[in-house]
Amino acid sequence: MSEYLNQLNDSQREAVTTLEGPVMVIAGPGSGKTRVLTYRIAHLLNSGVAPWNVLALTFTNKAAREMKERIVDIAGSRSNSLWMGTFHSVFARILRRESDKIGYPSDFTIYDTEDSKSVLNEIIKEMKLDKNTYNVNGVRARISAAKTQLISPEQYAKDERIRSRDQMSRRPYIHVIYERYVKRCERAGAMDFDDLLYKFYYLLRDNPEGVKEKYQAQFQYILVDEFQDTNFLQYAILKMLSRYPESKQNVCIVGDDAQSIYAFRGADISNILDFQSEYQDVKVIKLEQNYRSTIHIVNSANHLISYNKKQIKKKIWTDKTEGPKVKILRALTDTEEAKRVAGLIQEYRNRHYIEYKEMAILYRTNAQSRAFEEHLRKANIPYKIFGGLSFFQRKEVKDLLAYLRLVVNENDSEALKRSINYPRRGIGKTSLDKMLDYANKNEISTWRALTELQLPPRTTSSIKEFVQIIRHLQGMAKESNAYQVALEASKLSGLEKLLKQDTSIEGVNRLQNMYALLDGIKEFVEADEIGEGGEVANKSLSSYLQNVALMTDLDQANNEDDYVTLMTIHSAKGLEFEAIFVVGMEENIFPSFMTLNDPSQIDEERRLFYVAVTRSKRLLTLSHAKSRYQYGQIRYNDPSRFLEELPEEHIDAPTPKVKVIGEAPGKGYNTYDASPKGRVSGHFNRSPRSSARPSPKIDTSNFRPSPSDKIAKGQQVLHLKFGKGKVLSVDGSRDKRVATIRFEDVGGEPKRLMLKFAKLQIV
DNA sequence: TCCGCATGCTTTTTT
DNA sequence: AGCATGCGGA
Repeated sequence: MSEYLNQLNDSQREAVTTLEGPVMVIAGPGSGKTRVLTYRIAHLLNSGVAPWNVLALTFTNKAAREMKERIVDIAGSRSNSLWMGTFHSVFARILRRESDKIGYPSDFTIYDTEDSKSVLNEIIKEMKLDKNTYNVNGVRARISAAKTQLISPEQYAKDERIRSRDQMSRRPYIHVIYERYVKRCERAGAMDFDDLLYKFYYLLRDNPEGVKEKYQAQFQYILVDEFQDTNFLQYAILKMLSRYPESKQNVCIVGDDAQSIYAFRGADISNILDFQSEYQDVKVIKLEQNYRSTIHIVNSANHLISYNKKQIKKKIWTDKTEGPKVKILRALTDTEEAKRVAGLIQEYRNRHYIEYKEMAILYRTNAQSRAFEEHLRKANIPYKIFGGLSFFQRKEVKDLLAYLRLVVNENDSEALKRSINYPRRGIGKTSLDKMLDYANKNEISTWRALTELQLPPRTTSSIKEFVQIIRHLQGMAKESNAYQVALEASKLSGLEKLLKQDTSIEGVNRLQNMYALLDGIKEFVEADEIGEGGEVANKSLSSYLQNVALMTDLDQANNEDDYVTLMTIHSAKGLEFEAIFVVGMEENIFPSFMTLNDPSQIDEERRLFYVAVTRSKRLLTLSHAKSRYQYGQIRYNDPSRFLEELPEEHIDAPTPKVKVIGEAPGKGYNTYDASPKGRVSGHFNRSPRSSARPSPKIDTSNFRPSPSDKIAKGQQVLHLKFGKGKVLSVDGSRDKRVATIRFEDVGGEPKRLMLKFAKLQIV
């Protein structure tokens, strides 16, 4: 029964079995975090807790799905009644159920980012504001940030600091836009992603009919995964749900502050840093053993992350001492970088029998994938790029969904705008603008405007036709299932016909995508699942749409095909590979130029690098190019500062070949000198002259490093790579101690070595 | 209404 | 370079 407990180490077991009270699990990379979470939930069930009393929140659907599958394996089908999902999906479900209490229809629409932006554009245009100053993305970000800070439009308008900040960026009218935006969403019966949290918070806070106590009583055990990525609002909800601070709370948060990489979208790292002071008697459990990576990777990661000040103390370690060092690859151009990475991939596969699917190329920005794509294709290496448009964001998919959305919620203004004249039926921009204008003047929904407004006879008859299509489908939705309605919509709307006319490759693809959507709906209808809390899952069109709106990630990954993975570092979080290539290790790229003058953003970039490095089990290659095409021009970037933050003893830096008599000076990357602006110190910028020296002769078999705490000023020491040297000084404290050592055989400045990592033998 | 060209702007991304 | 957006002309 509790066989699973034996599969855990001591701290893991403690995290799994400490069921009562607040628990904070700091889970280093590869430390078995998912295992702990799943076993903990299984353990709760085995300890007699009812599944519907457990709430487990994740950030992605994928994470929730995978965890659920694993729990079902251990604890059986009752796990289906757990409340488990993303913050958004769980709260959307509750909001739907309690919709009458917040004045929303239960079939409310969820606006995705595109919808939100479209609403905002409409407002900005109508207010005749300059769309460059009031750039939609910026405005949306401000509004989203406001909601995340629980600032209503009224508060926003009153808040001096916020207003003066907008004033400074010459956008004094954002508060007006915000107010109108909220009104418009309400009129459309729509919530954006932030609203799912925002409105849920206010539902609890305003507590109509005691809903707050209802859900507090319901969710007796709460778990939150990836807690370092929660924002202020999510934390506020968590505190409210867990009855904080009135009583004892059974909250278990799991995360790693060192892997917090989503501050740019509101994640607040202080949530995890301050958790201990927010809750009382928090049991802190650290999972510090890394089962994933070799010592070279673990120590490199530890070393680089030590450059970040704000951190929860932990010591990640591994017992895997075998393995190659971290490789640094230096290329002249981006093309050469890609070529050589492709070459290494071939070599790993042919000589070391590593499968393609065990290798990944990680980059900072999606745009970097191009060169690699090209060269992988040339080298006949199968690959798959992740990221970019998801299935549900494709135009043809959204087009059909717009009809379905309108069927479920006719007030959905964005769906109406999208579908009314696509396929074309002669309702042009002018007519649409009139409708929107009328709707906004009279504060009614666009749909109502369309039925009330007098327009030229021709337009009127087109509108009538359109209304009839929607009405017909609405009638159908009452008796038929979601699939039947969707199929009918694809025909009646004329979308299928339109797509069939396009016989180009992309056109055929689009049609296939629409069919794939229909298939997906069919699958949804036929699947017989039990939903959260043990309810029989709702198969209506409306519930399908709700699902789909939050279901952006369709995981295309499968285990059958053998291909190299290409993705951004962000999307690699949580994954692991035998071999990792982190490419574009250059200033301006990684760290991104956007972050260069903000130390806290540099810290986030560093955490991102930490995530990248720790994805690797054994092989890690970091590459940079001296020049590359960027924004249509050749740019020269210095090697990333992060490369200098790696411990030398775990690195294989590219040093020019040792000169053989008679051989011409090396060519290609081996002649690459530090660029003129290059930094002075650091292993990879060493001048060719000094690094070309023969390495100091040390008898490695007799080398016995002394304990780092014994190293002191004035000692003569030996280092495997640098040879004999004298300790000039030691500064810093505890595991941050750094020794300054002058090595006899290595010219130039004395070296500064982190004692925690440097292997030195006292002579 | 629609198409085509000019212009401008480039991080990361989940829900 | 590539993409999205916007404006102007047919």
